[in-house]
Amino acid sequence: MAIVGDSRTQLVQTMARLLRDQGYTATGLSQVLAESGVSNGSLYHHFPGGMEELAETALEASGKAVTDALTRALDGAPNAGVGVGRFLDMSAELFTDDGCGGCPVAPTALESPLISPRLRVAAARCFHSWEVRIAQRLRADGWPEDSVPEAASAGLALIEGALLVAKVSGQLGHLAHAKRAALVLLATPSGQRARSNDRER
Amino acid sequence: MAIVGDSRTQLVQTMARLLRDQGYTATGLSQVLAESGVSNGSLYHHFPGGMEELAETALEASGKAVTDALTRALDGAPNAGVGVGRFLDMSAELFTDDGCGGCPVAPTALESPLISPRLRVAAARCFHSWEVRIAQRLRADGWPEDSVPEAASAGLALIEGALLVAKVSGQLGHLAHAKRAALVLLATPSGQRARSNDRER
DNA sequence: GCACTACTAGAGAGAGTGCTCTAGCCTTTC
DNA sequence: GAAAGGCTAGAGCACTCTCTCTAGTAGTGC
Repeated sequence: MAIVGDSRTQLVQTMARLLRDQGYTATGLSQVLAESGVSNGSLYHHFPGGMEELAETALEASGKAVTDALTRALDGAPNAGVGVGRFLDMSAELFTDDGCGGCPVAPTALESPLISPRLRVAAARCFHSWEVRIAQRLRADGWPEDSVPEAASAGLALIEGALLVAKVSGQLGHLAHAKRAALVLLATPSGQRARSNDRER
Repeated sequence: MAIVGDSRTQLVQTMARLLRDQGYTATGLSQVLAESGVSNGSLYHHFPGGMEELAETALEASGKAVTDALTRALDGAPNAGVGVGRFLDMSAELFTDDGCGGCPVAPTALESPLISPRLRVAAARCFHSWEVRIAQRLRADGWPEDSVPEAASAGLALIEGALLVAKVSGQLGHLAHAKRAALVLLATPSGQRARSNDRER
């Protein structure tokens, strides 16, 4: 026996890439098998639940990879704003000219609500995990506790939105713009907090 | 002859809703026909290009509807930040419990790069149009010209990201959080501009 | 009445889908 | 050597997909 789960790993990695580039429904089983070099029978041996189970596993793997990357970016930065900015820089390097790259969860997440509640939950777990990482760093930066959830949520939205727009438009400048916005929103523990309180309501 | 394009309108509206809720590939032709009450033959009369042409038309219609809503929100607000916030409030009201709602373009946009360049371009046009609207308002607010593209891009990313995360997580609080962030990012013509310049390059 | 156009209805083709199932290989263990 | 089990290969099934094609209806102008 060579490496346990070798073809299984191939399946998960291939599926994760295809989910990122074209989503769940657009990814046919035959495409996964062809690009991973694994046979039909092997797939149903490792994933008795079929395509949906494979997709869920792939989402979890992608989610963990992003969590790790985000953690590294945040840990090495002077504050959460710079950390998120560096994460966006890292993400920019993974884009290709033909529109591949971006968030590995978003395409599947957006089609999941009516298609597969199971995948929707898996995607939501990913987003939550990333948000928690940002929130942890904000607390470490000294942000007041009641401002943390709001700022972390905005940081996550900024990341996801920038990756989405950059992917579709093909213009990576959107990532750089979001980076600057992250610096404004997440860099200072206090400051613009007070200013935002007296606007509209 | 009753109303010209009656069944055509039905097709476009049904397709637009399905694209918003589950994306392009997950939307079968049979589902569009069943839910719109239009026959197969009528579809190919109005849209000789088939499903892809119908989807493109639906995206354009949705894009225009969003542009109009965004314009109304911005026009009635004291500044761009409040306007974007009101747009998010309007968007929140259109969500349903089962995960329907959100950006009508994003799901299709994210699966389009490898599936249909035609739909990708249509989606990119939508995003660009919305970004232009925000930029126009920022200029009217007195923002310096060289700061406008960056701020408009960040505003668009914030909107798209918040709609995405809110849809998948089912928690509309993300929209309220993004609203507050929009106030910080887009409310003041100058101010935090200077502060963001001396952070990490 | 006739011709013409706009539109509709729906059967059916051809290709593709996810998945089941049987047969068999290869390694391990006794 | 033999048995056992993890894993693989691939044929085939039942179903769905988009799209083509023919037949037909309704309204209009002459």
